[in-house]
Amino acid sequence: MASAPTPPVSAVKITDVAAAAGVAPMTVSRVLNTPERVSPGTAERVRAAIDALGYVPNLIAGGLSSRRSRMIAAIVPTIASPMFAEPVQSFTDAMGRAGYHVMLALSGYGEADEATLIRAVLARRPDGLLLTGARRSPEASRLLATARVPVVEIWDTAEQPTDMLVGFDHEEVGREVAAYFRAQGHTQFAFLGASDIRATARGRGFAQGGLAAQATVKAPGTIVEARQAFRAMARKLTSRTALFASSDLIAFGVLTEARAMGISVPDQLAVCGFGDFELSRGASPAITTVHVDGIAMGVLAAEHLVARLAGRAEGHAHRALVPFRIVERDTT
Amino acid sequence: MASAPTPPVSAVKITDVAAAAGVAPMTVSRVLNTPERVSPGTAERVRAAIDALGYVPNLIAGGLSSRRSRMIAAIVPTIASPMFAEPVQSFTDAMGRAGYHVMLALSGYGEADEATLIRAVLARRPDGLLLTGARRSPEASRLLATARVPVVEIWDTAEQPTDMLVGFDHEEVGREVAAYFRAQGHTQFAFLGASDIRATARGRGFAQGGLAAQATVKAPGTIVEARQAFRAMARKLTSRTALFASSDLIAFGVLTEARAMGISVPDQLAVCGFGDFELSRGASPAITTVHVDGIAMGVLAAEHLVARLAGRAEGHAHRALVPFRIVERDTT
DNA sequence: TCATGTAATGGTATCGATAACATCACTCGC
DNA sequence: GCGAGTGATGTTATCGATACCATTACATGA
Repeated sequence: MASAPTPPVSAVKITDVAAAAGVAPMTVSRVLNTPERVSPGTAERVRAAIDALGYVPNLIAGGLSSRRSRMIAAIVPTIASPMFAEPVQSFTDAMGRAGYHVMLALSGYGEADEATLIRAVLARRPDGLLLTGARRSPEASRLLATARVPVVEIWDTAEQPTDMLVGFDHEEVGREVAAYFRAQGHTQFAFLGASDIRATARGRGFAQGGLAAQATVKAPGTIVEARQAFRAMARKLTSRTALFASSDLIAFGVLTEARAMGISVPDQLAVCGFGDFELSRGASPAITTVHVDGIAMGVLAAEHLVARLAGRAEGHAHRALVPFRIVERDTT
Repeated sequence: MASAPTPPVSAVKITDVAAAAGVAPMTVSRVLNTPERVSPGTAERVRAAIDALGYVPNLIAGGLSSRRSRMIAAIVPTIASPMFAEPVQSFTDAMGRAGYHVMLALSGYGEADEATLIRAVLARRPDGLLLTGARRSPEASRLLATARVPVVEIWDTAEQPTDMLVGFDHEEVGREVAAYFRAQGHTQFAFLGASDIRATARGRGFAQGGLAAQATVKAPGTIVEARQAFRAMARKLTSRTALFASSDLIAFGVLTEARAMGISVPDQLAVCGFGDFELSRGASPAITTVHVDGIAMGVLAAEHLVARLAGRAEGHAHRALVPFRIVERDTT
């Protein structure tokens, strides 16, 4: 195709297209947003003009006018861990398919003020919000309430979510892992977890029958930190122990160090991780872990949000619990 | 198709604040954007009114008026790999500190049409763009040129980048790894890489002296895929081999399988990965790898963009090569 | 034949902010 | 003592789209 001298994107606006196609701007807008309300012939002409001029609609202007930004803001602690990268990725994909863009805001692990972050993203008037966790400060709750924006919270559960929720109970995960170990005949338990709120909750559930040892690493927790922490912890573990790690990365660190120390797995030390990262499947021995489908969580969160935004929220419950399960591999 | 209800997101607008503070809307705008041009007393009153009313400025309206969105769009293949998650994370952080939000668009590995994606994000009139790689289709280049938007390309290099570039030469990485192996006395080489364009380039550089074996896995490449591929490949490796993997994940898969097969590392098989993921440091044996500071790359990209956006582009070269280095650990 | 419904399209008034210019009150310096 | 300069604030006109309602041209049924 002969590249006609195309004016800068910013220069071509809807009125230019309208003039070129011999219609009113409103008709151009209809061709783009509600094509079924325009006669095929007119739509054809308008589309030809759009192509010829290289028109790229200005969603900022459209958003101001329609009061819908077609944008969702996602606030997660980090995407440097698969724990959050996967749901964010699948959420972004799924929202994209529904015509929404996702703006990413990273909160870190609690050091930043969440309310400030929420205020900042609300300034862009997102049509919806994805938040991590289910505990909001009063300030944050107030902001969200007055903004009247659909909210999905993921990765946790609460009796009274802010709005919609797609998550699960971390304490219950801990209890289930403990029950699993007990069923295997274990009596001495240990926990090695990151310092974040949900990892702590898993530890709490796990520890209900008592703990022979426990250690914490700074969230999100690295392999090297886990190795160091386990080395220190191992001295206290005199007999056969079942260890629950708050993430697969930490579990891998424990296993790596255990091998270096000559501790046999799973005979002397049984290990269960959390997250079912690719590493757990790929490592040898393959790591027993708690599978939580982060990808599904992202997709489900997107579905809830899209349903709400389309006005057909009735079919969906506000609170969806995603299942988790223990994937038994070689370390237990 | 229920028409979406358009509830006033936040009823409070700049005129309300202005009325409450007894000033003109423009003065409120100044308090928020150029506080140094407002007298302290007035600013105080305005801020009090903002707090009292819970005013959250509408950046959509502001953006339309000022023609600056204070938003950057980032297009990366995926964030499910640390390769891209780290730079995206650090870029988002750094841009956030400069007052910009980042919108994330995921392109996958080539199957989607990049130009379509670029057109979609340009509709939001981002003040800048972060793109992965340095090869653009003619269509994409045309779009970017007419949009006159600052662009930073990362993760690759090119003689003529679209605009700014922060990356390095992947072929050179391959050559350097080959040279490193040669210096260690290796003569038989193998490559196991993902199918993406940059991994392929690294393989090309590595293969210049010839390859005893090579295999490709679908990008981005998983541990399990790497194990399978290596198992198939290993039959061809009759003598001492130096293997370059296109990512640390793949290297880890190779090492895991090698251990299972009783191949001694680094005596029979030396392995070098790419990326210096946390896994390489944490695993045992620790994996020799090519370190590329993805976090620094994100920060640097943000600095270039911010400098350009602030109008002080002079101090920065358009094309920054980030250094890489081989981190020697236990597998070579 | 005419009232009425319906599909296609146009005209006008915003949406909520900011740019650009105007205004006003002072302070200097000579 | 007065014009020029300066800092603080106000006024007006957009920014580029869409909502809302009006209008037109037909088709339809009584």
